[in-house]
This record gives sequence, structure tokens and C-alpha cells, in this order.
Amino acid sequence: MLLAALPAADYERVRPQLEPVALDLGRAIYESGGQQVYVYFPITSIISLLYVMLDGSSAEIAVVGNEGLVGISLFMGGETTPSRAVVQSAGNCYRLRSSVLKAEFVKGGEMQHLLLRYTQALITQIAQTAVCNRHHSVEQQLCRWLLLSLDRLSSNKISMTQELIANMLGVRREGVTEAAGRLHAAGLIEYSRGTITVTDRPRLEAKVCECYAVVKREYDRLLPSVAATA
Amino acid sequence: MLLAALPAADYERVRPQLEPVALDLGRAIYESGGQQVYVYFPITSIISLLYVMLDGSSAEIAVVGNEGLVGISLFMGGETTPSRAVVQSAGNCYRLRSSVLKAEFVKGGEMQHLLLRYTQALITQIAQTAVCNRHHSVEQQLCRWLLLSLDRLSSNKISMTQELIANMLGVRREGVTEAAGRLHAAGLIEYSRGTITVTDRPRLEAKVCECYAVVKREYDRLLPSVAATA
DNA sequence: GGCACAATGTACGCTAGCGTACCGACTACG
DNA sequence: CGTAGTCGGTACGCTAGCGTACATTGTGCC
Repeated sequence: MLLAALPAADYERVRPQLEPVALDLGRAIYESGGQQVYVYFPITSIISLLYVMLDGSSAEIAVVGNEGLVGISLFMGGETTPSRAVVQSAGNCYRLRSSVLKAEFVKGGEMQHLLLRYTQALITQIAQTAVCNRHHSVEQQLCRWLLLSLDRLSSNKISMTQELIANMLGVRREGVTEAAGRLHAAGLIEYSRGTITVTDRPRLEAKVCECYAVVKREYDRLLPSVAATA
Repeated sequence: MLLAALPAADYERVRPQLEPVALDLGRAIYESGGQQVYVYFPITSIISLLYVMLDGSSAEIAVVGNEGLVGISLFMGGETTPSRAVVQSAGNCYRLRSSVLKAEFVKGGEMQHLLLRYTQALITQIAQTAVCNRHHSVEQQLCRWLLLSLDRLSSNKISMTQELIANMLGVRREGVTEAAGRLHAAGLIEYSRGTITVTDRPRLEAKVCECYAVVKREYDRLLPSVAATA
């Protein structure tokens, strides 16, 4: 968990205020432009940040797992963002009242540094999503998505239908089916009705575009202590 | 200029340290992963943040004009980013020693708030670039790019070859030529060898995808005082 | 067991954009 | 004033991904 990377003194100050919460698959914890009463620190869950267009189609902007938090606009000063946060993988998380986090943030110090470094890592992830969307094939993007998700889970199994993955990536469901079929044929993954299991991660990493590595490198660089606990 | 939105007391403190600098077209003021000795506040210039891939192709991540600054990773704590900053439109800017900005930032207060709100607006721009890259046509993206650039200039004329625009957008030069040809045929723009003039901005705004409006709304919301001076 | 529905597989025509190639026109500079 | 080089226009075949439609196969529930 992100805050666990703090010096004990800082961590202990907010710890009593952290409420464990279970998150069900598909739940929207933030709506675009909505009030943000809590910030969320995923533990075993994964949250997708996505933008939903006027016509209903969507595109994922970033993924947040136990290395981060959902709700950066709070301390960034905007209070809200034009994107939605959806639970991509069920699990638990801590939530913290926005006011508490904000109060801690303005004190400066390690807490602020940590939150800002995380935000910068997130910016890199978003930027690289833009690059990947521009230049890479659906198959490569699926590889990236699988690896980013895997890094945020302890297991090598992801519970998610192809339909939902397609929504995340902003592509057709059939496109995901075909890409997944090819990865399966190549022996990299197994899957069936709502779960995907990565069976050969090294070869998946060999197949993914550079975008994945760029993002991972930045997370490791900016949040070494968090990466270590992942 | 972004800092002009500060209360006079804060502004006056850094003002003597601001050095005016002329920026030539095409100059790279930051390299991916490089040291950042100065942060830049564009006045009449425009800077593109872009990611250059291993194979040399590139994609623009965001545009910065007089509403913002280049070098956020400084106060975000990362010191550097995996992207490059290139002068997209020649002009002048102020530069400020990184150490000075950092010292001001850690004091908290209005300066910090302003920089963070700007950063959040930038995040929205990057996120929307990702969305636009995923879902919209080259023509729509060209419209978005023209409008974003125009907002950051006082004129309605942009000095830039189609080749360079293509690099920014991460598409083929021919794609830009065709899209520009269609916009010209529709009477929205004029152009010749290295300059594009928007002659009918209202109709250009009618043609652009929602991405432009989303970004503009966030800038106006988060930086009202800056938008007013633009 | 069987029914309904959700998840996945497959097929087909269509279009945007790519890669490539080449031409024409403008411009700067000798 | 001519020439080299830059910039823009056009064309052509190719492919990835889209939209659409429909078939198949699990899965949970009555």
C-alpha cells in the first residue's frame, strides 16, 4: 500500500483513519466531475481510470493498484476530474476521508513528496497510454494491459471478460478475442469465460511494446519503496 | 504568463529571477531523462511535450503555452521525465532556475497551489490526448491541435510545416496534407508552405471532437485567472 | 435436466490510415 | 537568375481494425 512507504511517524498518524472497504467488480467509485468524499488506496483491488465519451464509448487512461491511490485531484487542487474510476478487479482497499488526506498534504513533508511522486508516475502512465494508442496494435496493447494489471495483483490470473477488457482499451470485443486467441496459440496465456491466466510471463514481456517498460521503469524509479513491497 | 496569476507578493519574490529567453523553432529544451536546470514559462512561444519511440517515431503528449510551464517534474519530485520538450512555435519565454522554483514550491502557499492546479490541467490534456488518439480521425485531431495551438497564441496564424504537425500528431505527413486539404476546401483554413491560418474559427470548433472542449473547460476551471489573461 | 443468458468464436465487407513512390511548386541562396 | 532543396499534392496497393451479424459454448439457476 502506498502509504506504507512513509516513515512510521507519518504513517501512524493517518493509519487510524483508514477504513478497509471491499470493492466489487464494476463499481464506479468516482464519476466524471463528481464530488470526492474519499480517496481510495487499493490493496488487492485494481481501479481503472477511464474517460467515457458522449457517445458512450470509453478509453482507459490509467490503472491504479496497491502502488497508488485514486483521487489525486483532491490534493492537486481541482477537487474533481473529467474521468470515471471503475473497479477492474474486485478486492479490498483502504479509504480515507478527503479532508484528512488534504490536511496531511498541506503539511508538506514526506507525505506530500510521496503523493506527488506517485502523481508523476501516474502522469507517465497516462502519457504512455496516449503514445501506445497512437502507434501500437491491439495485440501489443493487450500485452501491455495484461502486464500492468499483473503487476498490480499478486496472482497471474485476471478475472475479467474480454468484453470489459475491450471497453478498457477502447477497442472492439472481437479485436480482443482475436488478439487473445493469438497469444493463446503462442502459448503465452490461457483463458476461459471471464478469467485470463498468464502462463509465460517472460515471453509476454518479450512481445509487449516499449510502453510497458517505460511506465514500469518510472514507477520503480519514483516509488522504489512501494515497488519493493508489491 | 502563469506566475502573473499569483498574488503580487508572491510574484514579486520570483520576478527578479526570471530571465527572458528567445526560443527558436525546433529547439529541444528538455531531452528525455535529462537534467533540468531551468523551468520555462512560455510567453509568446509554444512548447510541445512529446515522446520519441525507439524507432524514432513520435507522439505529442501535450502542448504548453503562456498558460503553463515546462518542467513540472521538478516540483513533482521526479527531477526528470521520459519525454522531450520541443519548441513548436518560436517566441520568447521566461526561464527560472530549477532550484528557485523548487524552493518556492516547498514553501506551500499560493505558488504551490497554482503549480499543482496547472499540473492537474496538464494531466487532463494528456489523458484527453490518449482518448483522442484512440477514437478520433486524423482530421479531428488536426482540428484539436490547431485550436489548442491557437489558444496559446495571440494570432490566428501558426508557423509550422505539415511535416512537423504530422510528427506531433504521430501520423503520416500525407494524412495531414489530406486533412488540411479538406479543411481548406470547407473554407475553414488557409495555408501555404509552413504557415496555417485559421479563417473560420467558429466552424472549426463545430468540427472538432469533444476532446478539445473537455481540455479547455478544465483549463478554464482550474486556472481562471490565467485563462483571463490569455 | 434444461433453459436462459452471458461469454466467446467466426465471418465478411468496409474504411482509415499506412508505406511507398513520385511529381510539382515555391524559396532561398549562391 | 538558375539551381538545390524544402514543402506540399497525388496516387496506389495493403492491412488493421471497425461495424455488423450470427453461431457456439459455458454457467448458473429454476
